[in-house]
Amino acid sequence: MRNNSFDNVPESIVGRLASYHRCLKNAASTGQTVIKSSDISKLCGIKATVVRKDLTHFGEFGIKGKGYNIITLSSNIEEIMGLNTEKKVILIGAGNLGTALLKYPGFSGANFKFLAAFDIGAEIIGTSINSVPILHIDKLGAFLKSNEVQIAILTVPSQEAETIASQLHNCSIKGILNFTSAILKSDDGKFYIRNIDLSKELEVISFCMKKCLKNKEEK
Amino acid sequence: MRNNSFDNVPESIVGRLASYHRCLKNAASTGQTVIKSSDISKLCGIKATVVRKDLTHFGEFGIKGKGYNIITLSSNIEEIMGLNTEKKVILIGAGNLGTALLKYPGFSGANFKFLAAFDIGAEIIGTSINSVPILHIDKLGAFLKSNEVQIAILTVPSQEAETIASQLHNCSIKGILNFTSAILKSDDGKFYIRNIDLSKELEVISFCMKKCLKNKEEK
DNA sequence: TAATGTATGTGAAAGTTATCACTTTCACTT
DNA sequence: AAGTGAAAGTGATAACTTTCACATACATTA
Repeated sequence: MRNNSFDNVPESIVGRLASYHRCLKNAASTGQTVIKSSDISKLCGIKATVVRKDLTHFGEFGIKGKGYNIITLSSNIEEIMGLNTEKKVILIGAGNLGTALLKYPGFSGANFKFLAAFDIGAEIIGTSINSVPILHIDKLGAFLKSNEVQIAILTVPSQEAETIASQLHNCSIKGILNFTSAILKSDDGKFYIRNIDLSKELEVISFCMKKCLKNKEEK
Repeated sequence: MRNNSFDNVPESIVGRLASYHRCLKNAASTGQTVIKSSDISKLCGIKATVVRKDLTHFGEFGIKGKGYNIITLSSNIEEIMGLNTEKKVILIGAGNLGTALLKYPGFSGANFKFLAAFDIGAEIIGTSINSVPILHIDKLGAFLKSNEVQIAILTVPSQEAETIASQLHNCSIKGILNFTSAILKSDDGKFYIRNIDLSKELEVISFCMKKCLKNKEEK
């Protein structure tokens, strides 16, 4: 019943898989060996039936009446998500957000290797953040030629996003994580682009708060 | 046909409304007065039929054969999302991510007013970032008593998220934007919590890249 | 003022995703 | 070794979202 192709996996499931993965890593670090879908549910804030449905989409990883072996499930998820091979990452724009991401504890645990960060600020070129060297943006092209980078993270000012993105063609980069508010489009479909708009979150919370309060009044 | 209650609005629509809003703000700043759904589509990367369907959920804002009046549509979206009244915001944890958010250009444009940021770092207490004063976390309780804060943004280390969140009860706060990898739950339903996990994004992109490449090979 | 082009709005259908009740299987107990 | 409890897996159903084809109405032009 195991599905080895993983075609047509909805993004909703993928996002949750990432949550399960972190949750399993945390559980593993406490010495726990088995975990129930109801435990994952509590830890991730996702219903247990959804957890099970998601996992059965890829295979049968559990032991009925007992739960899931944490190590086994974790490595299965890693395989599914492509986390079992190291991904080489660069970051472009070492401002506050960029620096925050370089220091983010979650990244190192998931087989992502930051090779370098790029910026234009003379005072930081040559230094390093969390052992990742900061290079001048002028060196980007040459760096991409001599290194097999798979992912680029964009944390430059929005108005520069397009220009920088155009420099990422014709190299080994397959994915772009765009934290600028510019919407980048993968015109030729050569890479996968993920746009993340942080300021959107505040607007969404504004609406949801309004809704929450209204619903409460009605009750 | 106008729906004034806005109950049961799917979150998918809310997220897109925020995108439309930014897009309209940008368009307005160029002096443009009318915009078509196909224009919004290009700018936001969302299909024109979806744009129209989303908007009709709340009313009829367009002029057939012409498009949408930017000012009118923008203020309608602001009303729908609760952006027409100023929201008072505090930020807890003025590290790199916190600083990045305080400096984020998108926030100020959407009627969010940062009153203060809180931290424990002696060297930054008393200073300010982007005109937002940094106070010691010890002052949080008193501050919340004397200020009508609606939203708290959490950018503290994950292990401290729970502790800090527990201090936000019994005050005017209605929404929490949680950037730590801890999953906070609104146990009593008193506020709306939005968990944002940045490291999840890298894992998701890892899977999607894998899928993209596979699909390409098949073609 | 009538005709025409254009873009919105609408309702049904298709496609996704989540839910629920139920079955299956394993491990543990006695 | 049989029985019991507990949790995974399953398939049908329901709920939600997106898509599509088409109807509608506005504005502009002749």
